[in-house]
Amino acid sequence: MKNLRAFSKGLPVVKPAWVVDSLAENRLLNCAPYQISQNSSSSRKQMKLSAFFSEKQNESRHLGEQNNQNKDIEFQSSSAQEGSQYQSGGCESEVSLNNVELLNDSLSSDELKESAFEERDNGDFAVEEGEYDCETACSERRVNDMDDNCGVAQSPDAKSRCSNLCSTSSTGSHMSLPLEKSAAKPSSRSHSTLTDPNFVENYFKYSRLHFIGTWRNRYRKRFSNLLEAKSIKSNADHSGKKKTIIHIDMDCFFVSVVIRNMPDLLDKPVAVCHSDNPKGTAEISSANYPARNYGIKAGMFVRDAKARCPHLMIVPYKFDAYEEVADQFYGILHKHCSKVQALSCDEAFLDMTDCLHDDPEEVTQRIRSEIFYATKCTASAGIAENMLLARLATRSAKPNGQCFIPSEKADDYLSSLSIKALPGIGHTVSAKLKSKEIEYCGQLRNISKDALHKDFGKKIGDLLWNYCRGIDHSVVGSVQETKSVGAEINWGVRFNDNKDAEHFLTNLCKEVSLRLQGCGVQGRTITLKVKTRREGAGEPIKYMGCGDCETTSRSMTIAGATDSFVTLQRIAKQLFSALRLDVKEVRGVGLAMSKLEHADLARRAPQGNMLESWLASPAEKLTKRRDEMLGNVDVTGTSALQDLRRSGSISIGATSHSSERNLKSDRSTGVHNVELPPLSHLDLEVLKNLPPEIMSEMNDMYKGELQGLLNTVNSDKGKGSSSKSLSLTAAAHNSVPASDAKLQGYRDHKDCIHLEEDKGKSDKRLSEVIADNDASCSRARELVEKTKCVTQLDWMPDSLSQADFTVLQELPEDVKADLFSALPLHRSGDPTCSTSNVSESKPPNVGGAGNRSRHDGGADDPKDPRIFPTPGSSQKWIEQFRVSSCLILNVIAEQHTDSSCTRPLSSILEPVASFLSLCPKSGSEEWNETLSCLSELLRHYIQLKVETDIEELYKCFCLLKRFASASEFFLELRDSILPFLQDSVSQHYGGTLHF
DNA sequence: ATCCTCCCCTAC
DNA sequence: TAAGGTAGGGGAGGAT
Repeated sequence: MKNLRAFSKGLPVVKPAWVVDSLAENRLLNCAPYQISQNSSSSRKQMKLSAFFSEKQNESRHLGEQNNQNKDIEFQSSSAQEGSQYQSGGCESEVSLNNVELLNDSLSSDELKESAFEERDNGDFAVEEGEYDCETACSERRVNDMDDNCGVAQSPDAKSRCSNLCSTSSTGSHMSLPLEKSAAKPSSRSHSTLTDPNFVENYFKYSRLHFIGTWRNRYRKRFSNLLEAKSIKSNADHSGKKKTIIHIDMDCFFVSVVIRNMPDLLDKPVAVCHSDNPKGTAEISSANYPARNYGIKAGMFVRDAKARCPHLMIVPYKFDAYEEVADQFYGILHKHCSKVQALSCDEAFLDMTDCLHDDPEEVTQRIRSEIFYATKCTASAGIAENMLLARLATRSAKPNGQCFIPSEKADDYLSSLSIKALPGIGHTVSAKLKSKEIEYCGQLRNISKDALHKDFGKKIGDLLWNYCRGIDHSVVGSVQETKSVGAEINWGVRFNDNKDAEHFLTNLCKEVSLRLQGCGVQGRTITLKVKTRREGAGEPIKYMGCGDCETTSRSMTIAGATDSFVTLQRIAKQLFSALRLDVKEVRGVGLAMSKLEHADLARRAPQGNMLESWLASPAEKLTKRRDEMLGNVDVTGTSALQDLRRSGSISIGATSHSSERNLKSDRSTGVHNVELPPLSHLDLEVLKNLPPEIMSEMNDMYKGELQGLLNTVNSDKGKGSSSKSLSLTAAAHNSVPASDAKLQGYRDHKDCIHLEEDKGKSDKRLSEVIADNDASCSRARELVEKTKCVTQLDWMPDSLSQADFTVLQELPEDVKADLFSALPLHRSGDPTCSTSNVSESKPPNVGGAGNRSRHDGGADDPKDPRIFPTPGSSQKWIEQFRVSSCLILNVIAEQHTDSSCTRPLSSILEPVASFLSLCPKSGSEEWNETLSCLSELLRHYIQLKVETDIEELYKCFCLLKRFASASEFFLELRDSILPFLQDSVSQHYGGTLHF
């Protein structure tokens, strides 16, 4: 309030609604009712300030329910402040430009903040009502929004129409709106896990770091064809030749983009931040150069920034706009160069060696002006012979400049350069060097390679040694495959009890599962990372921050790759328990998946002849793609192509098209480089069933050839469908409607299951299980049914005993879980399913001699229901362990999951070492149950192996011994079972084992 | 020697 | 109040 008054220079300070209302009525209203009260601490403060953007609330609240229009509205809203400026400057408004500027400068920050909420609240709507809620989908939703909005954005007329619409439709009702709003959406004010049940979901929508961190994925999908083409070339590339590398970087990207259409702000200090509270700890994300002159830097708290520059203008993030400008940016770069390596949304390397026809500096100049022309944002560039020097040159060039460093000048340039300026050298390494009195590259050159190796290790030592000499052999543009996918939150995380933690973990698992599916990958290693308050650390300075924390992590590697939410959740819980934390001290949680495999491969990898041969049918590849397409067609019912685009696994470069063409289509239609299958691979039956608008969309993609083909075939009907109907059949039964990915995190696996008809017979059959739990995705199913393909929904077996276990155990465990819950385990007398129902977790009965293996089932009284199967035979005990309430049993089960039946117990037990903390406590109920379960398992294992594989038993007991030293529980287990082992050994060999 | 887990560091 | 993420690289240290 002080600032406002100071800057009003005697003019009355009014609420922005005065301006808007005056505009709406086209006359100057009495400002008295709009005057801001002196008492700023009143609880009504927010209401008054937010009235500035009330026309947005008005619009979006009313239209928010109408899902389709929502995005447009959002866009209109976000351009409202630009619009109103244009209007006041350009139209015959009675408000002078000066006054508006004044308002903008001095008043708007809080309102802008409000505006950020409003826009995002709209976003919430879209997400809640939309069909996707995964992060990737969210990110893509942004992209889609942008695509959708492009038409508007590119048409100034339309834009000003929007602005006009916005302001004229706001008719004086703002005063009550903020209250309404807060009543309608109280969660928008929730900043912690304690107050917002949807915290995880909401968090990522507003996180700048999340935006930065996930941008590359979005870019990868969008430009995948160019990237692939390029990577082939770059592999062929060899060194030796002198290269020309350009490094190009937009200037203060986040802020420039937001104010790119507000020329009045160019010379004023502006920064991007979530909040304008001058006492707040919101972080400045990006500050323009006028602001930097006040010493304002990214990462600073807004209160410190305001302290340095009280009239600093704060503008909110505009993530959609960042995508849009980044697209324009990369469009231009790809036009000039085939070797582009994206570092981030605003920064890239170009290897111009092969595509250079002119003077590099001129080309650079041209690229920069094109960028400015297209985006109204400036970029700086560095030119050099390698990536390191080009990057350093850019630093010298900023802002809005370019710099060429010839190699002969590199030494001079570097010798006075701070070590910290080298890429890859952060504060830790530079501090370490500084402690040795080394601050500049020149000084670093005096250190021998060996010394650097000793202090920093081989790799970093080499890097330091090379970089301080300007040496860099890295190559532009190698696209590497994703190695891990994860999600983490270290802000707003507060738990009161285990339930809070579990809820949060669950949502995080959902998030990760959806991201995995979005990337089309599955993983085997799950890593949970938890930040806890460091001993003695107080409440963080930063509001809702994590403060000074300790980080701990636990990982578990399972046998079969998964992207299933259910699996993730179960394992995450185990990992969390294994960390043995006080949940009240938790300040941040992250979950990541690594050891990734392509989802397609992961599903097919298991052997199983039948499955494989079936999958390898000629139509199979096409089928797979078509699946995605079919499944997705109906999710939205709007555009098959949009959905096709969402599925990362099928984006392969459309190499036949020129790059420019692709870029164009990217921007205008949002088709993201999905490879078109050859015309001959298209399934006519399916095509014929497509809704006309999709048909026409596809026809366009095939440049009209599709319609021609259809016509030909229609005139040709009597001849039968040849290979095409074959592929349709395959397509049909492999296709499970992808349906609502949001609810059904594990849709991918419900494809097809092999089941053994009967134990006695060797003939196996295909059966198909269609997860028909989603009525909304009927269209693909309709297609399936219409085609009346041979294998349909029957042949579901009566019980699991009919299943071929070699196949069953290779299934993703969520499918298995479904089967187990859907089917009785066994028919009477079936030896392979002799334990009780999986849902009961009682300890097994003590039995006699165990099955030797599943193949000699008849030999050892297979009808004996008391037999506890060993790992070598049926996998029932695994299921039992999995559903057990004993954590350590869960862990053991996890290790066995999806593994082949030949995996020895020792290898299953081995990783348990990391989870000994999960062992039951002495005297607990769990203790006895777990003990009896494990001893039984071991007993049977001993019986099974003592004759054939004494070494394996030895291994197991070595492990037990190891565990026993760290766990009371295993000590007792070992002590109780060791005599049995030695007895058995002595019976067979006349001696005992020595450990 | 090689792999794995649990970190830390770095960049955007 | 405010949204401190994401992913790769690498080192230490232990197991095999």
